[in-house]
Amino acid sequence: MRASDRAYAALRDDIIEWRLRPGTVLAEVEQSERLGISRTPLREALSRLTAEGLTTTAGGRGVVVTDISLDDIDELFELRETLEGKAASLAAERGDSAVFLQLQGELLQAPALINASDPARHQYYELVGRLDSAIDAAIANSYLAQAMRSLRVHLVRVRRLAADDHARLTAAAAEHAAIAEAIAAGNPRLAQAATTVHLHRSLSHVKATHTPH
Amino acid sequence: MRASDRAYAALRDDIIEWRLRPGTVLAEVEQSERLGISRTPLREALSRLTAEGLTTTAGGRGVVVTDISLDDIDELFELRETLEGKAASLAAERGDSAVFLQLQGELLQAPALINASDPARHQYYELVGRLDSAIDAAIANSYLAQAMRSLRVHLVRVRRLAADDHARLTAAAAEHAAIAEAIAAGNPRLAQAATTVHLHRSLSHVKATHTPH
DNA sequence: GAGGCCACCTATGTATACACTGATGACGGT
DNA sequence: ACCGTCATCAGTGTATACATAGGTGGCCTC
Repeated sequence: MRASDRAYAALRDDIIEWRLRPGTVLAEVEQSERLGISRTPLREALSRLTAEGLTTTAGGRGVVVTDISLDDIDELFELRETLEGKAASLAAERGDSAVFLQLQGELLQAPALINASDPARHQYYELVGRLDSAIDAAIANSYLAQAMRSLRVHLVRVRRLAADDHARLTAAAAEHAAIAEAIAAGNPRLAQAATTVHLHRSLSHVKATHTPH
Repeated sequence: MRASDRAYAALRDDIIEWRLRPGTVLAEVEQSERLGISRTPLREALSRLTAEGLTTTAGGRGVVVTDISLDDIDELFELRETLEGKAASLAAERGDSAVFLQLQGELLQAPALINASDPARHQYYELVGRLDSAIDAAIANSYLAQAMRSLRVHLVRVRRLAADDHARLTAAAAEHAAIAEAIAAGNPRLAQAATTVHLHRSLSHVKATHTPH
């Protein structure tokens, strides 16, 4: 693996997990020494982060980690509702029913995964990720898929702000199952509506449990 | 201005104007010599182009200019309809009526600009660009605005494929005026519908006059 | 004592040398 | 004659040295 890839992955993780707080300046020499690489691959990593919006160039004085305000979260979910609603609608039109029926079944059993002794809920998030991937594949639109991928980076970052407690995860699993069911049924409007409902509840939960840092 | 910025702008223009055809390999040494800079800033420019989707890394063998097929154009307009429809809707809710009334008036007089002896129709495209900017500002959503900006790069590239003849431009100006009117009237659903109509006609025109290269 | 100017210095922007990987071609063996 | 292997090489990936700009701190002047 290239050094620039490792630097990018490391910095991206540090920002998403809030180990690097908003406003932190990422000086090139400092970070390249910390990661054990030279400035050249680090600069490429910083370029990618800036293109994604996780950092911004502070006018010649290095790049700084961007902040996410409550307003940003509202904007983020506004775009998310637009994109994922359309995606769910298209998936219902173009997707393979069997795939989403299978996912629906697994999502209905997700509470068992959430109860399992896994603090990070890896299995649960992996399952939700598989639903996302299935939708990405079903829509057959690389531009839309790309737009959603670039959004998910920010969403994961926001998710780390909220307390993903047992109750919310169980409810979210049911909402995901409803989306999968609508797609499997080939009902675009229902799929879009189920997505809207899920995202609104998700947003409400984030804003309710948001802990100012 | 930085050398990497100049290289980015030059390459971006060359790709958008189809001077660099799809499939062209952009070797680092070759391009850096052509543009009179060293490899380091050129690499940054190539990274940006790849992030935008104008080029792709061909597995360690340099970056190549991406192609745009007819399927791509369909996907592009599918996403465009989603984003710009939402944007027009939000602009109708949040925008300043006076701004869009003014733009509507100018757009209704656009045929005069199109008739003017300006082969590139600079004034006309500048006016349409002002409408885009006004919508961007009105939606008050930086993430949505960013998503639309990244789309417009590809759209300009597609536009160069179509023959933007006098008749089509005149009709497009009227469609744009209708969008501005709906936004000024504060009617979100009408603004979205007008956008949908405009984009479908635009897509039909592109596909009808598309000249395989 | 306060404000402005100058110098130094730190950090980014650029160039270039070196390393390494992947491909291509030729040559030899079967 | 064809296939496999090895060597060469072209081109990217990385490191580092140099240029330059912007900022900060100190000093001088009013």
